[in-house]
Formats: sequence, structure tokens, C-alpha cells
Amino acid sequence: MSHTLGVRQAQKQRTRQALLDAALELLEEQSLSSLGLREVTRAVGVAPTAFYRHFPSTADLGVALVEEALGRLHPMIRTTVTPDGDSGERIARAVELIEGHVREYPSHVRFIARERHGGVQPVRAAIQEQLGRFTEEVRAELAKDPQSAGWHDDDLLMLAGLYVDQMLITASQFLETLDAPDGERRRVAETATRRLRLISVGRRHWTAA
Amino acid sequence: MSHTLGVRQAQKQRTRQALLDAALELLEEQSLSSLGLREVTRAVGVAPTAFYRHFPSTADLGVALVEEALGRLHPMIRTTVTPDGDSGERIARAVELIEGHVREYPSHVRFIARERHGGVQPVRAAIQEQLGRFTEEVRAELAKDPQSAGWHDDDLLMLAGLYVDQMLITASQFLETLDAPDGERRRVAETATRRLRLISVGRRHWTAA
DNA sequence: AATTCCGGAGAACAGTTGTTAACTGCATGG
DNA sequence: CCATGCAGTTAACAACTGTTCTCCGGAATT
Repeated sequence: MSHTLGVRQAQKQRTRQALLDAALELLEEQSLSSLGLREVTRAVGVAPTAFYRHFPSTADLGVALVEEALGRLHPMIRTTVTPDGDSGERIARAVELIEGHVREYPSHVRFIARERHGGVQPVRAAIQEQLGRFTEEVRAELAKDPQSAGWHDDDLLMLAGLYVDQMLITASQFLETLDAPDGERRRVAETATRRLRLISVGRRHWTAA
Repeated sequence: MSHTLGVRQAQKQRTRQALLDAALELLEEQSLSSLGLREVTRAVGVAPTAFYRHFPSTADLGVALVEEALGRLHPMIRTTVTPDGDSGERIARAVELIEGHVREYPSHVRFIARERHGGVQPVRAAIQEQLGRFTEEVRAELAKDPQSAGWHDDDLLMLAGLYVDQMLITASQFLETLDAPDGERRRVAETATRRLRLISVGRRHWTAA
């Protein structure tokens, strides 16, 4: 079934990935709406017109980047919220996982944070869609937790959204500490942990009115 | 004391404001990092070179917009968190206030949400600074509340940050419902209310360990 | 009343942008 | 082995960008 794709398509996907990588790097210091197609091809070392063989416009390049940054993140999210261990352990695990992800894929995180409210509508929509899926998956995971007994589905969705937003905020705060002294990073981790803890307390004492 | 400034400076501030207004409108469909100086002057009906009489670059224009959007918002924030009435009333009041502000200054809200993580560093810094001031002011207000007895200052700051971030999230969600059916807007208000309520519950049962 | 100041206009610059068309060379499928 | 397909190239286009320098007219100052 895994049809090893020919020399031709392989090379195509290679330059496509090179375009994505170059764009992601250029986007560290600007927004997608100011990213020029020539700028990207120049960085890759390819003719401007070659761009069109892969993307109709830079907006579509952006949508592809959303897939790359968030598409394969769903399993990780799922296992993070899964009800293993006590509340404190789960929170610590989640914060560490976020910190690790930011350290490993900083430009992905930056791109998502930047373009979530950015100037390119299709990209905003793609991000919203992915985040919506995250929220739904978190809700489903929360529903499994015995702690959620008696909770309305609306409230579970509310809580899931709160978690997802908090995840993004934390990630973007870690991002800002990437080339800062270690103490800053510790402080962000500490504050994020306490935020989650407070939400956790609220959750425990929530009355499903 | 109110020295009515001469015809000259009055006219200058007029075109300056016109530049700000035009920029804000153009920024509804793009990011600051792609906003051209000529684009702005063209919209105002003024020569490109006139721009330099007011701002060294579009980045500085952006910083000025941050002041305009957030600078005069501090009193409002302060009174929102002030401990009057019971928790439910305060939450309802806050959500209504956010909704009203978004309806009145949608482009301000959009600009802040967009450029908070945008591609122009000085603007990001200006926004961060204003939000930091908000957080500190909220912390100070929370400290007055008898409910905060025994709270560490760190925890109060954590809670204040949580409120400020939640405020921004809610504002940006209202923004997306601006030209949507009324039901959507009601749903956003409802979810925001419940989020705040959950935080409120967490706050009430917080143990200042 | 004479002089300085200064917001804005005008023209020109080198460099950039997205998009088009027609091409070349090579992997692919018959 | 030959014909087709197609990723990438080359050249050219009109339009646009930020920035400089020189100038103008009228308010502000003396």
C-alpha cells in the first residue's frame, strides 16, 4: 500500500517543504500578510514562478503551515488531558509538555499565535478549525473523567475551551522566554501551573446548576 | 491652563488623527507589518512625504495606535473589577462592558488582538506594557477585596493576569460575532460568563498554600 | 511689517512586488 | 524507445514601495 512515490514527486515534495521551511523562518520577524512570494523563493534558491507549482498564493502556503503546525498535534493533546494520576501530576505534566513543545517547535508556535488573529482570513479560519477540533477532543476526554459526573455538555465544552485557550497563552508566554534567563522560564511555568490549579479547584467545586 | 493651541498645531493634530484613523481602517484586513506608508497617505488624501512629519515609520504609527486603543482604558478596567455587588452581578457587568466596548471600538479591539503577537516588535512591546499595567491595576483592586485575605501577592498577580487574558479572549470572540446572528453573540456572552464564574469558584475555594 | 518656522507638495530615485508567457530538460507511462 | 507530462527557468510587464531633496505658502514670532 505504501507506494514509494517516484523520483519526480519526491523532488516536488522536497521543494514544497523547502518553501514551507523558508516561509516559517521568514515569518519569525513579520506577519503572513506581508510575506512576499518572491521573498520565499529567493530564500529557497528557486525561481519565483516555481512557487505557483505548489501554492496558488501565500495565503494557501499559510494554510498548509497551519496543518503542519497543528495537524499532527491532536494525539498529544488527547493524552495530556487524559485522566491519569492525580490533578497535581496532570498539571505538571501538561506544563512540561507545553514547554517542551515550544522549545522544539518555536516557529510553529509563533506562527499560530501570530496568525490566529492575523490579517489573512483563510489562515484564521484554518486555525480556528483546528482549535475547535482540539476543544472538542478535550471535551470528549473530560467527559470520561468521573469528576465530570453530572456536568452539562455545555459546561464541559466551556471548560475544554478554557483549557485550550490557556494552553495557547502558556505556549506564547514560554515563547517569549526562549532567549531569556532561565528564571523567567521558571516563573512562567510556575504561574501557568497555578492558573491551571485554580481552574482545577473551580472545576472541583462547580455546581452543575 | 488649557492653552487653546494655535491654528497651526491644530491642523497638524488633525492630519495626524486622520492618518491614525485611515491606518486603523486599513488594518482591518491586514497586519501592521504589511501596512505601507503610501497606502495610508493615499487614503487620507495627502502626499506620501507628509507622513514623515508625524511618524518616523509605520511602526511608530502602530505604537501611537496602541496608546489610542488602550491608553484611556485604565479607568474602565479599574471600575470593572472593583468589588461592588455580589459575584454574579460583577461578572454580568464585566461581560456587558466588554461587549459594549467591542461594539463601540471594534477596530481598536481587532488591532490589539492582531498585533499583540504580530510581526512588529515595538508594537508588541507597547501592548505588553499596557497589558502589564492592566494586570497590576487589577491586582491592586483585587487586593482591596476582603475575599483576598491571606492571599500571597504572587497568587493575586496570577489571578489578575488570568482575568486580563480572559478579557482579551472574550473581546476577540465578541469581535467575531459582530456581523453574525444575535444568537452567536448571546452564546459568546454566556460562555464567557460561565468561564468567569468557574474562575470565581476557584478563587473562593483557593487555599493560600 | 519683516522674518523665521514648518506642514505639506512635487518630482525623482532605485528597488521591489505579483503575474504572464514561452521555454527547457528530465522522469514517467505506453 | 519514444511521446507525453510537468517541475522549474528565463524574461519581461506594469505597478508599487520607502526615502531623498527641493520647493511653496501661510501661520507664528519678533
